[in-house]
Amino acid sequence: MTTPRTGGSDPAAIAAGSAPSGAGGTAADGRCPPVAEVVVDIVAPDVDRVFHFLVPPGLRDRLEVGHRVTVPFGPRRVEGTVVGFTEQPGVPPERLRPIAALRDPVPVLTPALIDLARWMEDRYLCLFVQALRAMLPPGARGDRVRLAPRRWVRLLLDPAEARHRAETLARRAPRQAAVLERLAQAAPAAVPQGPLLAAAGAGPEAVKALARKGWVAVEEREPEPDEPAAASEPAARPPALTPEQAAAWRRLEAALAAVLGDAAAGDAPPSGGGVAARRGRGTGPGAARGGPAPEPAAFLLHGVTGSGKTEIYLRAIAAALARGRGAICLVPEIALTPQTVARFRARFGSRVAVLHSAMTPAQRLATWRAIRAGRKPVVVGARSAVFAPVPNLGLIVVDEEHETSYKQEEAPRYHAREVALARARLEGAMVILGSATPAVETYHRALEGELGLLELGRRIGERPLPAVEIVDMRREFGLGHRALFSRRLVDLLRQRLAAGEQVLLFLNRRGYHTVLLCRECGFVLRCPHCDVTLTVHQLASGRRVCRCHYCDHRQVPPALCPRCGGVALHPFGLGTQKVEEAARRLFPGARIQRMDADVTARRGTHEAIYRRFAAGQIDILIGTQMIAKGWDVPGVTLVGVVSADTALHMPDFRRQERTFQLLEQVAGRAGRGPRRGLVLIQTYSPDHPCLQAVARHDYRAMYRLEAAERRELGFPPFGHLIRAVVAGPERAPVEQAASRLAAAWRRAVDEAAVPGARVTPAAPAPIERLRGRWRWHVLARAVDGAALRAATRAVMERLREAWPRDVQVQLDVDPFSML
DNA sequence: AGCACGCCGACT
DNA sequence: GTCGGCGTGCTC
Repeated sequence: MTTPRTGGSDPAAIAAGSAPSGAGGTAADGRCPPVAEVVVDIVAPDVDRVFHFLVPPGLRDRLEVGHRVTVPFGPRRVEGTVVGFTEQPGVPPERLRPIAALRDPVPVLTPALIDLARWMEDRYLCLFVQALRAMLPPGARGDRVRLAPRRWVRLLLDPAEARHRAETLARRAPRQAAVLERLAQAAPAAVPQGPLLAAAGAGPEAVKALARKGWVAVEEREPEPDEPAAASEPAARPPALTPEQAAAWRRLEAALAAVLGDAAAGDAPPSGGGVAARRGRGTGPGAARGGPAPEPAAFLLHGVTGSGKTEIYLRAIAAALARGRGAICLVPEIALTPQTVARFRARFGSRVAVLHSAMTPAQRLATWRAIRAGRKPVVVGARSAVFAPVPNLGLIVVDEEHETSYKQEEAPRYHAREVALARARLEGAMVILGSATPAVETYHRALEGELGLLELGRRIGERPLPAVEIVDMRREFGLGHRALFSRRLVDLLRQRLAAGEQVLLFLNRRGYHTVLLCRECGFVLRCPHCDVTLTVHQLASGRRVCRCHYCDHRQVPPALCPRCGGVALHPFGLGTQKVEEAARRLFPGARIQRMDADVTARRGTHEAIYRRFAAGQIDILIGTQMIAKGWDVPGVTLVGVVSADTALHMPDFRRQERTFQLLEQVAGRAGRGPRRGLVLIQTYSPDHPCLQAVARHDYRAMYRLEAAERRELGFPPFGHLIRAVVAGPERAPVEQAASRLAAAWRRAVDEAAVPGARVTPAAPAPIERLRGRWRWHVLARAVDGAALRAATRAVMERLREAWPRDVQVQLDVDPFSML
C-alpha cells in the first residue's frame, strides 16, 4: 500500500523535518531553488512519491510549498502539489522537465499541512497523495470550478435618476433599461452580475455599455460564502461562569498562556511562516510526562449535557485570537445547524468561516482561500475542517469527540480527533476534546495523564439529569403482554398526552430487523449482492418493498417462501413504521410524526419536522439516531426507548460504550424545560450492568466495564487494531489472496517480535458481498501500534509483487466498522 | 492511474 | 493482411 520515498515514513523523520531540503517555502530573497518536488495527483503506489520539476523563470519568485501545479508526466499532463524544493534532485538534470502551469495564485495548503500529510501516511498506512487529497477543498482539484472571481454590478447614479434614464433608454436599448431598473431597486447595494442578467433578460454587453457610460461599476469579488451580514457584530459580554466552569477555565487559561505565550507579549509568529519556525515550540500532549511539566497541551473536557462546555470553547478561542492565533472548532456534521453557527458568529462576527457539506465547490474554495489568507481566523466545520489551512493555528476544539462521524470510512481512513492532536503537536497548538460521554480511548488517555482532565458534573442552573426507569420486557411477555409498548409505557404516554406534554419514542435504526421471515422454515430474504437481510418498507400506496441498506437493491416481496413454498412469509421485527402504527392504534387522537432516513430523504424535511415539534405541533415523535442529537425542546418530558437490546447486542467491541452514549444522548432530550424528564427503557436484559450505569448516569461505571473487558481482549485503548479487507470480483482469488495475506502478516509480526501481536485467519467479511465484489478480511492486533504498522507496511510491500490482478487490499488502522 | 509498446486471434 | 485483446513497464 505504501512505498518508501524520499523523506521516508519513519515517524521520527517528521519531528526532525522531512522536507528534503528543509525549504519551507519561497526563500527570503523571494526566489526559490530551481527544482520543485511535486507529488502528482495519481492514486497508485507506484507513483506515490516525489517527482522533480524545473521551476520556470516566470515562477521563480512566486512558487511556494503548498501550491498546486500542472506538470508534464510521461505522455500526459497531470495535476500535483509542490511539497518542497531542492538543489540536487536524485535524477540526472537532462531528465528534468519544467512545471507547465501554476493552478492557483495562492498556495492552497500550508507547509504545516504537508507535514501533517506525511504523518497521516505513516499513521494510517495510506498513500501520501491520499492524505494530501483529503486536505484539498473539493473544487481545488480538476478545472471544473470557475476560478475567476465573480462579477458584481453597482449603480453609480441616484436610484431616481437611474429610473428616469431607464425610461428614456427603454425604446432604443430595452435590455440596458431593464438592467438599470433592477439596479435601482437594489440600490445602494451591488448585485451579482449573473442573476442580474438572468432577471433582466440581458447579456453581458448591456452591463458593458452601461459601464462605458459611467452609470454603473463592475466589481470583481471572490464568491462570498453565505454570511448573514446582520449577525456580524460581536456580542457585548459573555455569560458568567458557574464555579465548576470557572475552575476548568482557570486551568485552561494557564495552559493556553504556557503553550501559546502571553497575550500581551504579541509574540505570535508571522502569519504564513514556515512550520520549521514553530516546530518544537509546542508542548505535545505527551510532553507532560517528563519532569515537572506544567499542564499538557491537550485537554479532555468531560461535561454532562447542559453543563456549559460551549462557553469554555468560546473563551478558549477568544484567548487564542487575543494571541494572534487562529482556531478550528470541529463539530459533528449533524450539529452544524444554524443555531451552532449563530452562536459562533455572535461571539466572533465575520472572523468565523463555516465549512458546510452543503456548500457548492465554488463557495468552499472561496472560504478556503479566505481562511488561507488569514481573513477567517475562526473555522467551524465537520470532520474535514481539521485540515482548514488556518495560518498560525493556536487551538483545535473537537466537540462531541466520541462521535463516530469523525472517523472517515474511505481512504484515508483517518480519525479527525487523532489528526487534530497530531496537527496541534506539529504546529504548537492546543487541543480541547469535549464530550458528555467520552470515547473510552479518550478517557483512558486522560486517566493516564496524557490529556488534562476537566470535569463538569453539574448542569447550569442545577437542573437535575432525567430519571431513568428500566422495564423488564421478559416479564411483560411472560404475563402475556406481547405488544411493542409495555403497560408502563402506555400509561406514561397517556398521562403525558393528557397533560399536553411531548414525547420522543426512540428506536435504534430505521427498519432495523424488519426482515421477511418464513415462520414455517425460518428462511430470511437476503440481498443478492450484499449478503445482508433485506428490510421491508411500506410504501405510501400500501404496497411493500424489500430494500438493501447497503446497495439499495429493491425487490417486491415474494408471495410464497422461496425455500419451502409455504405461505408464512411475513415481515418480522421492529421498525419505526411498526412503532408508528402501534402508536396510532393506541392513540388515534394524538399528533404523531415519524422521522427516519426514509422520511427525511427529501431535503428540508428534517428542519421542517424540528420546527413543528419545537412549536408543539407534534405530540409523539418517533425516530432513530437523528432525533437523539442536539434537539432542545423544553416541552419533552418523556423519552421512551422502545428497545435497548439491538444496541446492546451489536457484534462490536464498543457496544457498551455505544449503548451508553446513545442512551445518554436520548436521555438528554428529556426535561430540557422546567419539569424533570423521565426516560423509560424497554429491554429483555434489564440487569445488564451497562443499562444500570445508564440508569445512574454513571459514566465511570461504564468506563470500568468496558476497560476491564477490553484489557482482557487486547482491544483499544489497551491494544491497536488494523483491519485489512481483500476485495475482488471473483470469490476464489479473493479468498486465496486473503489467506496469503494472513499468513504473511502473521510471519511478519512474529519475525519482528511485535509485542502482543495476534493475526486472525482470513475470513469472509460480515458483509461478504458488497456492490458486486467479494470481500474477505483479516484483523491484526498488537499492544504496540507503531510496531504493528511497521510490520504491516513491510508485508504490503512484499506482497505487492505477485499479487493477483483485480484483487485489492484496503487497510483500516483503528477501524470502527467491521462490516 | 493512464498510456505506450508489444505480441497473438478473427474480421472488413 | 490488419484491428484489437490486455500483459508489462514507466512516468521527474
